[in-house]
Amino acid sequence: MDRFLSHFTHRFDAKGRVSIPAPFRQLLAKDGFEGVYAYPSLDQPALDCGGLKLLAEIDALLATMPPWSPARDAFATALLGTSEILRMDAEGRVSLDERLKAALGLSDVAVFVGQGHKFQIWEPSRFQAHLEESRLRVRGLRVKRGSEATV
Amino acid sequence: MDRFLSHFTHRFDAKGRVSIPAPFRQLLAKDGFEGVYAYPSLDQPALDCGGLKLLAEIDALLATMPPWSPARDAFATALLGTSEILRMDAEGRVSLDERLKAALGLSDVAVFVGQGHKFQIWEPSRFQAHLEESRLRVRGLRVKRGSEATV
DNA sequence: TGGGATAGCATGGGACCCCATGGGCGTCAA
DNA sequence: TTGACGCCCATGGGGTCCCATGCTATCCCA
Repeated sequence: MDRFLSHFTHRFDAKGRVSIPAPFRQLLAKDGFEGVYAYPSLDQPALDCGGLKLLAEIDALLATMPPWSPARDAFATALLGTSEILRMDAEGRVSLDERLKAALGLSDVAVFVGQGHKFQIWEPSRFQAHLEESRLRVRGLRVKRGSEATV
Repeated sequence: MDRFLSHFTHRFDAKGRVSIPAPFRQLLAKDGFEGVYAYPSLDQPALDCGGLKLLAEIDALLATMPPWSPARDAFATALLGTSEILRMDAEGRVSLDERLKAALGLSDVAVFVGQGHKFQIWEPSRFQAHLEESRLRVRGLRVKRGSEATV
């Protein structure tokens, strides 16, 4: 398996550490760097995470935009400028900044959500709300696509 | 046989495991991964299940959408984020989360329903109700098509 | 045609391992 | 000195693997 799938709920310990889900760690290990590349999600109160592969995808995306264009600058700022490198310990845990936790509304539990090429970290109740909204949107889009509604 | 057909009723054991019906297992084995890809059905209290082929269909759908677009995020969240990777043991059983069982209304028995490219897992009485409704809908559609006698 | 052998399959249960989580200790910087 | 952070070891529970049992349907042979 080569993408981030499924979802996991993990708890922060007294030191502010959380375990990255083991399946996700295995994926991250594949592109060989001992950490997590993360930046605040573009339009959600969540943290987008991934490995070197995600970073490469961002590069590819930026490459499709004209240099020095406002769009490219905006994407570069949002996806690269605000990013953080989270270091993992031997047990596969990372610790989040107090500032970052506050921004995401995190307290003692976090949800890890697979999204294929990346995964997200959410505060549980916020994610629940986001999930409802996403399902509604998907239902709507699926109807529009008509007969192609295989899924 | 290359499709999920027919339906089966199996029992959960004390550890929360159920046997995937043997005909379904044979199909899953064809695309060669020892597990089941599953996610909550979008508009039914059921679990949609399949193998790598089902996952590939979802990937293909996602690939048609621009990266970092709200639509793609919604699909990824609803179809990948809510998914579960159910590993099968040597006897072809999977175990369902207690939370997942609750969401589906499952207690000690589950119905496996073939749907061609995928199959579903239902709580028996809920499935019965769904079946009645489907029958009615089909009758209605058939009348509309004007081909009463043939079907 | 009928009865016994047999294989496939659903189900039960024990043992073990992975993994999430907790906590101690040293190091470095404020 | 103190608090934050990185590194190490400990532990307990859930999940996975492995072996066992009973049922049923099919096949084979008399």
